[in-house]
Amino acid sequence: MSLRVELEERVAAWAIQNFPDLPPEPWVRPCADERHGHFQSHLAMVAAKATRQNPRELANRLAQECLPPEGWEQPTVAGAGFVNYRVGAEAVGRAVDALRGDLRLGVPKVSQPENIVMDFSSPNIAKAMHVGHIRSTLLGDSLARMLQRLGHQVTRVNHLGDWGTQFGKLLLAYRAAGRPPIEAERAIDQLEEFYKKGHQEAESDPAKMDQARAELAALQAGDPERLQDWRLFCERSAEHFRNIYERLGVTFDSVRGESAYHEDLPKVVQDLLDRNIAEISQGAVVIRNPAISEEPYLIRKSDGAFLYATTDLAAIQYRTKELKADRILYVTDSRQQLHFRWLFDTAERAGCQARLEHVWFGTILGPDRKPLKSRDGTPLKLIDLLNEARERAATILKNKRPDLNPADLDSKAELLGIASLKYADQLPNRNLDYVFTWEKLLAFDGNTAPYILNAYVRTRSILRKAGLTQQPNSPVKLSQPEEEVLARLLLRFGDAVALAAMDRKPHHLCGYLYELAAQYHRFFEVCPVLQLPALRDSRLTLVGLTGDVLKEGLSLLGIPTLEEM
RNA sequence: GCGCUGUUAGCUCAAUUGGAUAGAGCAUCUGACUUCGGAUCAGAAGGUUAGAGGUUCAAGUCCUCUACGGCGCACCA
Repeated sequence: MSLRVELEERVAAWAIQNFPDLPPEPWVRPCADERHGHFQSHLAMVAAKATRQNPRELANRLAQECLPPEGWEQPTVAGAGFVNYRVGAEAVGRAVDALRGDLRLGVPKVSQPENIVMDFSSPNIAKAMHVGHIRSTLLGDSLARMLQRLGHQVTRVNHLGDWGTQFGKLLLAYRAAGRPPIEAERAIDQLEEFYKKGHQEAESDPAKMDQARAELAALQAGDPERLQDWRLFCERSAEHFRNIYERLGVTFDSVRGESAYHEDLPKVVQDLLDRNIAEISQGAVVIRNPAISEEPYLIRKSDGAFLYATTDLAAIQYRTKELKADRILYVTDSRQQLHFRWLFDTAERAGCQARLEHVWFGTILGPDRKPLKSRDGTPLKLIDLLNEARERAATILKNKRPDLNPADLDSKAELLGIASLKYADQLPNRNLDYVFTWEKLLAFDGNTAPYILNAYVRTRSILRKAGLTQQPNSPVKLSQPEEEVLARLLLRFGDAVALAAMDRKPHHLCGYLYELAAQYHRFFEVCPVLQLPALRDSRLTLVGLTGDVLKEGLSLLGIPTLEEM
């Protein structure tokens, strides 16, 4: 249990006893400025306002009546009515001793675990994954890891775009070319070329457009030859996705494309019509809700075709009924906010019990603050991004480690490059628009993955030098201020993970890990570990724990560690 | 036009959700190794939190207005 929670329980109990009407909130927080103390409570000021009492008097009462745990200093009152708390070194040492026996490293377990379906990544068949997919993929993966760690049952779903109108145009060009074999090596490039050709033809020639529509209709009606082609496209695309997910270390429990819901769509629409939730307007089926927008929400086109919205409604039914979802999280960019408002509103009106949440993130922009394109005007391919990350890491590695053999260099470059990319992507608050630059995404200095990995490597190096065969596990004595700060930071890990998961914002965890790594480097400068026999076991234990927390924290961000750099 | 969202140091971002003197990195400048990995550390400089008003013991955070961005608004996904 974190020091904060330990104190929180006491203060909260005092609050309930004396001010039962106050809405619950965290009454204990870390001090922004440690000169005031380690933790502070603003309870007295809130209670004073609610009951029209003097805040300083209430603060004095709180300080005197509500005693902190053993080993803490007597709380003091300051400012308008803050109560400040300070933990003694021995109490911190005891808490760290408890932490080293805790396999969860202080990460709490939720009291009510839920079945959570995470819908993220969702690339389109027959198209290369591009930068636009990276945030959804990484954010979804990290959140899934954190929620799982907190005790939830998480089902990771990749909702592939495998059934849209693009297949009419693709089939048109592919069949016109005589259905050539799709080579595994350059499958995606080939498919993109066919799509481009079909698209250009259909846009410039109405007759071709009609043909494309007919191709799609034939596919959706189940024509064997076209189904065979479509399956080939899916298979080849899946290989491309698999390659990228493998390099990113991202996995899914269910890969279920839009096509899987094809047969459910008429029922979904009919059901909404029968229950007067949907209505027919200008030949299309729509849903209205002036509270959301003047324009209605379209679930069936006037030509009878279904839409993205219809598929999503069917997917909600599948996920609540078959996957038993208590909660569904959608990780997509901000442009889809309106769509999800409509989707959630419609699902709720139709009786959906699961909690529905849109975890949105800002759009990726180029340096000119316009949506990012590569030089030829197409979106920047994810595969090129990953390769560039590896190349940049390799260049730096060759410089720093000329002794490495080529195989080691390759594997380290791959790990460091992708780690940098992942960390940089998750460092900013997800709600912000994202200005893409190579320099930022693949930086190796400052608040970056290599900085944190270097701290981890330094912990491993010391343990190796100590000749330990197993994790050090001795009582911790804190003799230097740098040790004490480090120890208190270790005890905050659980709070950091819980905050990031509850807020659906991994950047909170990035901030914590950076702070921890920085503090470890400071500790490293002034606290010799192996040289002082009296402190050796205690410090080795602290070093080991720091390594454990760094490793666990990085792994929750989807970043693997390495033993030496 | 309506709606969503944003504006914090030269640049890129934090700020535990209303708490005390707004913090980091990059870039700039100055220092520290015969040492457990220098991919490190210590320090300097850099701010009217877009602007104005309001609520509050307390506002970067909440409310109102203004300015300037980004995005979305019926047959794409």
